[in-house]
Amino acid sequence: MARVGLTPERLTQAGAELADEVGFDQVTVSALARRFDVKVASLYSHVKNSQDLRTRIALLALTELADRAADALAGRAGKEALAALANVYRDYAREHPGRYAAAQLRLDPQTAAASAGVRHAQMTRALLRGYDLTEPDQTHAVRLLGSVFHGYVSLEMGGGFSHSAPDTDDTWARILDALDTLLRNWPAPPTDPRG
Amino acid sequence: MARVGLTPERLTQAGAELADEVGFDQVTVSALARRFDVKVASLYSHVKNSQDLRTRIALLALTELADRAADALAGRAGKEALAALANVYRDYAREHPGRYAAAQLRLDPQTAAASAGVRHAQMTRALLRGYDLTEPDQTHAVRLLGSVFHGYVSLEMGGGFSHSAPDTDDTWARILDALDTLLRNWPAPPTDPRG
DNA sequence: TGCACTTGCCTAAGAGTATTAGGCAAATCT
DNA sequence: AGATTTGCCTAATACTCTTAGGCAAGTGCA
Repeated sequence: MARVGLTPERLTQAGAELADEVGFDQVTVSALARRFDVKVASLYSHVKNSQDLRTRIALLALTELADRAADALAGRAGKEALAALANVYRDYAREHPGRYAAAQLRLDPQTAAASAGVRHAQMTRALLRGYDLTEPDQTHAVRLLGSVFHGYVSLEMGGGFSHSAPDTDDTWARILDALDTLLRNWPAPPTDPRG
Repeated sequence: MARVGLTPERLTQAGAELADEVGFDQVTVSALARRFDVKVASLYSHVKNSQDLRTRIALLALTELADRAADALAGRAGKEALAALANVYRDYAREHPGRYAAAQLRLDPQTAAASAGVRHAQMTRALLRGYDLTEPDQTHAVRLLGSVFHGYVSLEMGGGFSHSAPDTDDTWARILDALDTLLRNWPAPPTDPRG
């Protein structure tokens, strides 16, 4: 009956490690209890339920990711900043696949609004200040960058690119070039919308 | 003890409907049995296990999606084809969120190779024939388009764009413009790779 | 230092899901 | 019709989630 010293923080941290090892959807209250060599019910004093645990892991991941992003953007601008931010996402997903998956968890609006998720959008906006975009184009660009970063990382991790020939690092570099070019020459709205 | 007429196909179909209603990760052998008013164990004559069921749903979704894509591309080229293909993904995800999530399921290499997933890549390549890209740039572009389509749809469905001002339809249209412009002016590789 | 109180982990118990083994009856074949 | 196959069933095991209530280890105060 020795006390192990469980806290919500330690559980969240261990849950994140577990996620990276076995996948976020394999993160279970039972598995976490095993990891602490403790009975399952004991966790319920620290975490409301399974959902709560997963949400905490997601928030941890979002915060870590935002911290890394802030770090990477510091002192950089233009294409350098673009590449730095992009690589933060890709590298984080590679180092911490479970956490990255957790960061994709759908949060309820209030939780999402209070999360580090908003910092991500702000940082992408900050990065775009190095390009010449005004609203609403800036928001469009924010969404495009988010889509490319998330989409690429997600497909690459899922093995979607594994069969084909060119190295994914090459593709990644070329995509960043392309985005840089695109942002420097952002096309004006067309006359005939959405053909 | 009346026979209900279960088959792998009917189970897969019903599983897909269930996924759209309650989410792909809520698709459970038990829930499916309830839907057919049948005992859980009965499903195991038709489906190997829960994993097998999910895989079948994923393959169904990939096929449906590829069929729609082929249909949309028929007789179109250039930007029109680009928009048509892009809208196939977005519309499918909206109409069938559970199926779309299923299509993201990680398949083992052999299953993936035999799936309709390869058709998707082929169709994106076909679309790119309307632009002036040679290998390996074509593959880079295939990956970029896949990333944008999947990333955007995924973030939009996850509510990632819900707070901000411009309509997501506007952003979508502008992103398609931007991609079209980009593909028509695909930048050459830079002298200094990956800064 | 001793005692009351709080807190942390425990046992117990109930519900849901996944999976296997073996049985009986309905459909199918000859 | 009788034999065979097939489809759904009951039964049983194991694992996960969750709540309720208990006891002992730690904490605070006299």
